[in-house]
Amino acid sequence: MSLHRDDVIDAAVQILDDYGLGDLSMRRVADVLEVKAGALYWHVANKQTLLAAVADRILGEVPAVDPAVDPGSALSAWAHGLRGVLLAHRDSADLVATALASGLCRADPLVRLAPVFGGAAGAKVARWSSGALLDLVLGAVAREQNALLFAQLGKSVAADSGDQARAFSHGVEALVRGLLAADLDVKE
Amino acid sequence: MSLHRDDVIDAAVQILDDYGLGDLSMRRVADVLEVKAGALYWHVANKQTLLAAVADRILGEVPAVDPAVDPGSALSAWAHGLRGVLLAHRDSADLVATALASGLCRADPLVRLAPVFGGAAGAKVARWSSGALLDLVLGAVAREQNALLFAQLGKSVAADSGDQARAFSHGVEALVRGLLAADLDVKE
DNA sequence: ACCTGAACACCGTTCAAGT
DNA sequence: ACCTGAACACCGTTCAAGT
Repeated sequence: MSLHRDDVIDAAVQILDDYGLGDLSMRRVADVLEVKAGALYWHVANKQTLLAAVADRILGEVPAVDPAVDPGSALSAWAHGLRGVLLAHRDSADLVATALASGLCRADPLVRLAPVFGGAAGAKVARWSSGALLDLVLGAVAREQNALLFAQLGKSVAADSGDQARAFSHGVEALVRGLLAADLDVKE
Repeated sequence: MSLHRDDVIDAAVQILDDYGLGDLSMRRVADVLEVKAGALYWHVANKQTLLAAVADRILGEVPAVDPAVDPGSALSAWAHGLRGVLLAHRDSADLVATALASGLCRADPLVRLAPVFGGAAGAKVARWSSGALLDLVLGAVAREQNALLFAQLGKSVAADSGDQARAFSHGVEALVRGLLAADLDVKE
């Protein structure tokens, strides 16, 4: 039985979860699959593409926005859901952020998010709002994960995880509130 | 005349500005200084420390918060100021974000920012608010810069820079508004 | 005090050659 | 179709040895 693209992505996710982004090299992925590094390039164009596929895997785990609740709750629940998934995969915030920017991801979180803001302020503003929420979540979780990374290296003290969660909530609630208020301004 | 620590940082900033983070290697820095790579380790502990020093350089260019204006304007002006400085140094948002998380930076943007939120909601909440604003700015500019990076590689289309500025403003105004409103809630 | 030379253990990627 | 072997042009870091 020969290797398939999904096996390569599986192995990459496994290394990411167990050892972090710094150890996620093509050679390490090849080792896990008991194959030589060059073989990977039959299944994957390059490392960048592989990382985008990993990002797609991770983004696929994010719970969809709930259309049954009010916009404020739906957006905040989505943000917390995304944070949860990111925290489950080491260094994933950085990875997802750059993968999304690369344009190589299939997933686009904004298409699910923008409709929640309604068409009141226009589709463009809805995308801006979604983008801001995504930026805040990725930025905040990236900081949490990087701090964790350096804490494990003994370079600094680990922050209290309850405090980090409260700080995250604080920022997300404020942004969601401000974004929805801005939308109301435009509607009038 | 022998090399000094500042010369090493200068060279690093120059490479960052001219060629980006991907080309910022110890060997390239050494080349610019017409010296062998090993020599750098006399002036700098390692690459991580050098990157933190570069981040400090960049953060030093950020205009201080203006205490004369109202909090909302001061915070939004600071955010735009930070964005301007980051955009002037290629890939700097990513670099600054990880450098800050490493705990190796001397600069701490939050100490200047937290007082603007006032003690109304407590010092801890003020730090959370400052952190959220910093996360949003770093996240948003990182996305802009990464998109630019991949656009230059011909992988995707470059976004309109006016639109990016408006999107940034939209997010920042909303967050600032929401954070200040949350502070008021606590004060009552 | 400050730098070179040379090594060590790595990278991503390519590609002829094998099966 | 799928993989190996071997190479190419790189990395960060260390450290004896030079001046």
